[in-house]
Amino acid sequence: MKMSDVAKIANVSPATVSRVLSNPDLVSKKTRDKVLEVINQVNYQPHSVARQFRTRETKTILAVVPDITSAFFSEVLRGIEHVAIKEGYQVILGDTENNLERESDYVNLLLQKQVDGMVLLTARLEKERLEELSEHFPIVLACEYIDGLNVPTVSIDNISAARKATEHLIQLGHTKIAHICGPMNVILGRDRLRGFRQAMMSNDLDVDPSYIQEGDLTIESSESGYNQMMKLLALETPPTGVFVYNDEMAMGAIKAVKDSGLRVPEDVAIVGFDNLKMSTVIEPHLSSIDQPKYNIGQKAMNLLLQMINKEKINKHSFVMKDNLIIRDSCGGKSESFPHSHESFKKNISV
Amino acid sequence: MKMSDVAKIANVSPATVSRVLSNPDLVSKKTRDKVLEVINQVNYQPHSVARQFRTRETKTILAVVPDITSAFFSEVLRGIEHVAIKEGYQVILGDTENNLERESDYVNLLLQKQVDGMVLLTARLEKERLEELSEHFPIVLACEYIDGLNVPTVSIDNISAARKATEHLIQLGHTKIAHICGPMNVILGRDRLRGFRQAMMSNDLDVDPSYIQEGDLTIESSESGYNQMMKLLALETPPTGVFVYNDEMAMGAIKAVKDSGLRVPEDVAIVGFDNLKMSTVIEPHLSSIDQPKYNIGQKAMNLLLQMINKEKINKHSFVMKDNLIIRDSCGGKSESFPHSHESFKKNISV
DNA sequence: CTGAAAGCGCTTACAG
DNA sequence: CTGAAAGCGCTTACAG
Repeated sequence: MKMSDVAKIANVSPATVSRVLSNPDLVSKKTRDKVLEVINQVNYQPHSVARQFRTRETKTILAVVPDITSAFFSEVLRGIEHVAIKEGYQVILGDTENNLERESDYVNLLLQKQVDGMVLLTARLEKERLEELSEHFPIVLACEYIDGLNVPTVSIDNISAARKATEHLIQLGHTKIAHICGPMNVILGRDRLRGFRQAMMSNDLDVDPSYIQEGDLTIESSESGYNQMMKLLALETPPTGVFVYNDEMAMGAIKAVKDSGLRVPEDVAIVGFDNLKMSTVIEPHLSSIDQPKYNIGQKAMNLLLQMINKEKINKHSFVMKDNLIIRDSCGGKSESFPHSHESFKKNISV
Repeated sequence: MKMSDVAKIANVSPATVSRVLSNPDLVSKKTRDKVLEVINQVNYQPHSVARQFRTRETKTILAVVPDITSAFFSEVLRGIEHVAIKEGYQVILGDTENNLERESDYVNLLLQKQVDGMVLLTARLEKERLEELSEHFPIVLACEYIDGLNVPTVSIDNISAARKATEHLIQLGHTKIAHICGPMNVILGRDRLRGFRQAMMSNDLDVDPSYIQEGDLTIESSESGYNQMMKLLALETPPTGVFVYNDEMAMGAIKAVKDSGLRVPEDVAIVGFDNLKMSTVIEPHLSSIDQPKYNIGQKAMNLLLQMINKEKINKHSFVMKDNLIIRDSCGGKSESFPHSHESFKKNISV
C-alpha cells in the first residue's frame, strides 16, 4: 500500500495525501477528513525511507559511546534520547568499546548521510579529522573533548574536579596520596591526572611516580582498579589515600584493600569520580565527584538540534557544574543511614 | 558529489560505478581500477538512503530494551551488536523505560520500513499484535516472551531457575522464606514467582502472602528492593531467607538489612538473579542465578538474520542454560577471595 | 485549495 | 563487459 493507492481510493492526488500527512493546514477540512478516513481504513503507513530520501533528512542522530556497558554513559544517553524523541528524532547507538577504529567507522555514517548529526561521547580521532567533519555536518562533543577544537562541547571541568577530590584527601590530613589514573590516551585521564598534580603541588606534597598507576578501560573497570590498587599496596610505603579515575575502578580498589585485610577508610581512604548509583550500595559508601550526567546529555542534544536547524551557537564550550559528594570512603564526616523513602532517594541519586 | 558525477569523470556510465561498488566481479579489472581511482580521488561516498530506498533494505535492525540503564541488558545488547556489525547491520536502540506506549511506538518503525527486523527484549504488547506483525516482519524475542506465541524466542527457563534459587535457601535450612518478586505485568515476574511457589510447595513449606512483596521496575531497582525488604523486616516474624527478583533489587535488599542493624547472611540470607558483575563488588558477595546474557543476544541476532534472509527456522523456542552461582549472601559455602588476575576474572565475570 | 509533473540518487533487468 | 532507461515512493515548486 503506497501513497498513490491511498490517493486513488480517496479520489485525490498523491500530492494531497502527502499534504494531509505533513502539512494538513494546506488542505481543506473536508478533503483532509476524507483522506484521513481512507488512511485509517487501509492502515496506510508512509514509507519513511522514501520520505527521507526525498527530504534529505533522516530524523536520526548518532550517539557514539565508548562503552555502552557503563552506567555513566547510559545516564548521559538517556538525556540525549529524551530530547531526541521529544523533537521527533531517533537515536542510533554506536558502541565503540574503546576502540578507535570503531569510532572512525561510526563517524563515517555521517558521510553517507545516514544520520543528520552526531553526539560524540568519545573524542579520540585526530583533531583535524573532526574539525573537517564538523564543517560539513552537525557534531557535538560531550564528556570527552579535544583541546582547542572549535566544536560545541558539553562537559565538566575535569581538572578542577580532580583537584577538588584530591584536596578532600589532603584536608583530611593525608600526605601519602596516590592516583589510579585513567588511560593517558584519553583526555579525561590526562585532565584528572593534571588536577591531581595541581592539588598536590599547591599543597607542597610530593608525587612519588610509583603512586601514579594507570588504569585500563579495555578490561572490566573494577578489575583494573583492583589490579592497580594491589600494586599500590605492594609498595614499601603504600599510600593512605587514593584518588581513583572513576567509580567503577574505585569499587575494584576498595575490594583490593579489603582483600588485603585492610580497611577503608581507616587504612586507605578512597575517592571516586562520576557518582554512580552503586556508590551508595557498596561499603563503605563511596565519596565521589558528581557529574550532571543526564543534563550533559540533554544539553548536548539540544545543541545538536540547534545545529541541525542551522541556528547560530554563540559559545562552543559548555562547562557544567560538578560536585564533590562526601560519603564514608574517606573517613571524616560520615553520612547517616536513612531509612525513609525520601532520604534513600536523596542518598542514592544525588 | 554523486554517482553520476563519478561516472562522468571516469568516463563510464553510472551503472558501471554502481557495479564496481556492489558487484565488482561484473566489471573488468581495467574499468574497475579506473573507477576506484576516481572514487578515491574525489572521496566519493554513496548516498546510503538512496541505496536503501532502491534496494528496499535498510541494513538496520531495531533492538527494543525496557531499560538501557540496566547492566543486564547492556550485556545482551552487546551480543546483538557484535553479530549485527559482523554481518553489516546497524543497530538502532529503542529504550522503552518500561513504558508500554514507547514499546508500541518503536514497533511501528517496522511498519514504516525503517528497519529490516527487530529484537524485542521486552514483550508486553498484546499477543495478537505481535503475532500479526511477525507474519509480515522478522521479529525475535529475547529474555522476555509471550506464552504460546509462535515467534522465535531466546531465553532461559525462568521457572526452573527460580525454583533452583529458592531450593538453595531451603537446603540451607531456611523455612521462613520470602520473595521480592518482579512486577506481575511482566512475564519474568510471574514466572519467577511461580518457580518460587513450586519450590516451596514441593518442600511442604507454606507461603505466607505477606512474604510476597512486589517490586517496581519503574523506579530505581535498588530503591525498590530496599523498600520491599523494609516491609518484610517490619513483619512480626520476618523471613530468614529471601529470593529477590534481580540483582539490582537484591542490592537494595541487602542495604535494607544492614541499615536495620541486621547481618547478611547471618540474620537474613539473600539470593539474586542475573549475576551482574557488581554482585562480587558488594558485601557480602551475592549468590545469584547466572544467565548467559551475551550469548542470548548473539543467538537472538543470529536468528533474526536467518529470518531476514528468508531461511527456515525449525524451532521457535531456544532455552539457554542458567546457573546458580553460590557466593556469600546465603551463608553455607563461601567463595575464597582470590588475589591473582586470573581468579579475579573468574570471580567477577562468571 | 488542488493537481500534474519533476526529481531526489541509486540499482537492475534488458539489450547488445 | 557495458550502457540506456525505468523506477523505487515520496515531496514540493509551479500553475491554476
